[in-house]
Amino acid sequence: MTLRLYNTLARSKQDFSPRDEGKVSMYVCGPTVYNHIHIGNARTFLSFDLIRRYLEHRGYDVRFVQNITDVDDKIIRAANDAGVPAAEIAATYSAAFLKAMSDLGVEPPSAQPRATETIPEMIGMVETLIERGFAYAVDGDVYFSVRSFPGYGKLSGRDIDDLESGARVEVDERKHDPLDFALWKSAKPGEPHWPSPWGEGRPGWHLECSVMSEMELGVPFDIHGGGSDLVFPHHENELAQSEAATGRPFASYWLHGGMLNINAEKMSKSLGNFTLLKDVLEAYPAPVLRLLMLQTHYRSPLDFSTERLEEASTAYERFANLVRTIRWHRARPAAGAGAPEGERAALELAVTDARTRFEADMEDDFNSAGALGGLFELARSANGFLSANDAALAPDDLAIIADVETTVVDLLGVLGVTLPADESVPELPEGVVSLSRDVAGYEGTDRDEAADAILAARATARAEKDWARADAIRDGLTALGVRIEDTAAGARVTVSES
RNA sequence: GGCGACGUCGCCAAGUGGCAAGGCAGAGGCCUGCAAAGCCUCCAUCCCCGGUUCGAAUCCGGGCGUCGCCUCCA
Repeated sequence: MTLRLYNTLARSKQDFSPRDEGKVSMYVCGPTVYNHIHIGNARTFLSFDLIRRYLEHRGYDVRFVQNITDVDDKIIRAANDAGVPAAEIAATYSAAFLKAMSDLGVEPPSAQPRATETIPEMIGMVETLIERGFAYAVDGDVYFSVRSFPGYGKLSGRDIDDLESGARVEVDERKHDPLDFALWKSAKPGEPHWPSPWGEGRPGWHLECSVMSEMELGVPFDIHGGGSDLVFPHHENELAQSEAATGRPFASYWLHGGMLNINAEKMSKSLGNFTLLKDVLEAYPAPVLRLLMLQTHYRSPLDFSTERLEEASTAYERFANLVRTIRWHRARPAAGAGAPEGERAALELAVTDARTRFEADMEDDFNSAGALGGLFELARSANGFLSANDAALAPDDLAIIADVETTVVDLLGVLGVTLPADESVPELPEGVVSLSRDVAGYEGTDRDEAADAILAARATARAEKDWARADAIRDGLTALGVRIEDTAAGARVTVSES
């Protein structure tokens, strides 16, 4: 199959063909660390984690680079507000960012360079741009001359003249053109600064991505990613700088993730309508948030709400319950007569279909929503098979449901959606021993034996239609965090995670 | 004002020329002593108007609406 992806530069889907056979080089713009990231930021990082994971699943050796912007106007402002050094703000929120990514289950980048560790290289690129006539220095600042680069506007589909007539560009008499942007900024008192040929100063924002991506990946590299709000001016400027400096194409495929909205409006720190990722993760497991995000295509806008988190939780339970049920059956002897041959064959086909559809959807610009749809269909097929045959399973049947389990776990894993660990043999809480003594007269200390005695006692009560006693036993277990479910093949015990 | 995207069931959302996936919610039924989990059935002709085509949610034109970018922003 051919992987097709939407390239902003081409404004269409294209077949993917990496620079080096079997290898993919990708760069994704990271955060500016002046605050905790919000879930809009998280969505973009999750989208590119999905892309990275799928490329790896597909067999590519992926080199994934993401920067951390640790010197910037916003950091300086946050530092001034808090009365602490800018470096302290950057250090605090860099650490918070790394933890948030880890909590989200995002795979760590192959390299994660920081702006403050790349100053000499950035100065080098500015010098090259001046030498080549694409940039000019004025009073300790250095600007990139957009008119000097013929391709300016090709990524965002803009025309320099149209942009200027838009008239929202700040006027600065020292610039040759209002759209010229800073490569190097002279330092004001109290700001972080580094020595340079133009005096003490700091790099402009766009510069670091150009320098780091080339350092880590070489040019042209394969995939450049970021949120769609970065297309202009950030990525347009990056592209212009890099191609002007190297004389070569910069990146082959530009991928942009859709915005996360709240009440149909973009979530952003400036609008103040943001929810921090860390706060969401305190209330909901990471896989639930990820499932919510992946049910929408990565390029589409996504409306976020607590209600949707609740819905995603329910949907997630479908998968969790399925693998729990399968594991429970697999942990028991399969001495039944077996499911009808036709049903077994149908389930086998459902597994194949789910795998085929997963690949086909993901090959088409990473359509995770479609891919998930296929997995839900497989879940229904498997549940149907089990509910029809759960008391009659034979070894052949176990083999097929095991296949369902690995398919679901593996493919959700490609999407980064993890399922609860195998608890087919749950670790029971200590309280079962004393409960067992109370309700079943158990006198030992083994938890599993105690639980068996409890279940036997409840089974007897149920056989005698002593519902009050049976329910009392169940309530006793519930109080210990042990859930009991009656199935045709016997009572099933699960232990809640918390 | 310029550039761009989108408008599919109550909500969310796939599908980009051949009789409209999936999730959540809802109705009815099955299983169960009850419960939990689950299964079955039901629930849309795709914003509006034209056009192209044997055939369009899918292509073209127009309209209406929403959103994004044009300034820092994932």
